[in-house]
Amino acid sequence: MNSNYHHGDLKNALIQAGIEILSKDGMQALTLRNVAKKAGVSHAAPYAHFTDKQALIAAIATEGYKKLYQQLAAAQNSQPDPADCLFAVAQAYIQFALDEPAHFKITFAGVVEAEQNYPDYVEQSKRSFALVVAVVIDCQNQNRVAPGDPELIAVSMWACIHGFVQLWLGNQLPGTLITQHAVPELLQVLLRPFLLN
Amino acid sequence: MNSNYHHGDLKNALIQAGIEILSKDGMQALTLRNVAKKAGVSHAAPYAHFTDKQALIAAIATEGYKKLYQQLAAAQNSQPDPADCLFAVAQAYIQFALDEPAHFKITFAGVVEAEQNYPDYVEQSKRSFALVVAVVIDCQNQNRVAPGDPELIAVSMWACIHGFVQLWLGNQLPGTLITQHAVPELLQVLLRPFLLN
DNA sequence: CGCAAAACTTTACACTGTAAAGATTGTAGG
DNA sequence: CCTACAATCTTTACAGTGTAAAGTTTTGCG
Repeated sequence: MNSNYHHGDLKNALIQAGIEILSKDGMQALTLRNVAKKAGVSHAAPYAHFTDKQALIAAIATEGYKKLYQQLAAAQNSQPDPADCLFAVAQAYIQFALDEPAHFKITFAGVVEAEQNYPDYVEQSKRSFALVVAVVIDCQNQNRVAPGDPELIAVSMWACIHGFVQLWLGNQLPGTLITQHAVPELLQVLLRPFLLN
Repeated sequence: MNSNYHHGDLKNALIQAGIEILSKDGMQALTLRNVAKKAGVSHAAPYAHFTDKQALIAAIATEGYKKLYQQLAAAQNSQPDPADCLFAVAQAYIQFALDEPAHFKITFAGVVEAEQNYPDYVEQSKRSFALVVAVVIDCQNQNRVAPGDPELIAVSMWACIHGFVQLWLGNQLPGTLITQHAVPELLQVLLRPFLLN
């Protein structure tokens, strides 16, 4: 009775181990052997559940998108007014990125050739985007956002927030910006161009 | 007389070799040994000019920022009207990212702890940002952009364009977007919220 | 119960970054 | 001029990485 075999739910254990490694020690520590060790299995065990490292990364990224969607959805439901809703969703997006920078980075940059090989990932991506589109449409219905293709507007907003976070995480923003302005204030600046009134 | 020694300008040759590898085979091919081989030296030779791989990457990223600045400056000088200028600069930014995606990615995501260790990189970063700020100020002087802290507005615009490119390169944009709209048209959508009239 | 498939371990290998020591060359001081 | 020295490059070596292959244990189905 060697309990080393048949872990039970190793696949999810590996994903979770990877997420913890990202959270604690960052991207450079996300190695297959590290993940396996953290899950308590031999270094080749992951290959029973993932064809290669990319597949594990894709699973971790998919999980990241799921978490992100939950945060966005919670923010969306927290505000009845569409414009407030937009701000809350944007703030949740930024918060996720700042709370788990490594996981966030891998969620958006870790998956290559997503379309062909990782449909689950693509699905989560579309779900989050659809949420933003819905918020934009709500805003348009209340005349808080100019009319026009809501998908195009949602992409613009997403790009604006995403780019801001990306520059922030990459230390590309002028140092004075972050120190002198709070996040909600920066959000005002970022989103004001898209709002009417 | 063994000419294997004292290459002449190996440091720049390595940087150039790295850039070519990025352009031809992408990020996963950017290995120290590959770079050394392409430059025609042994795999440990780079350590005479770079303390580690990160230092070489930082040099490549700095070079990327220099190229980007040149493209932006050329675009800036090509248009007398400030608003046209803004579009041209944004388009140059996108063009650089699409022409050399791997080099672009490494320019913005490859350097960690830039402030402390890579002052050249930080300098190039600030120079490009200053250019955008100047364009914004020009636009404000002609009432094409709303008044307000030009640095904040420039960051917003940069974030918008940068985020868009980042999402594009990461295949995060709805597939129909890219196929149905040309780049200049997308730029219109992205920048219109920042423009008056 | 038996046996095939699934899950895991062990072993092995090529490739990576990097350290250390040796070989070669340019160069400054006698 | 030549001789030490410093800079540059090569060779050798090693630990860590992803991954393939073969062996071992367990599960579940006929």
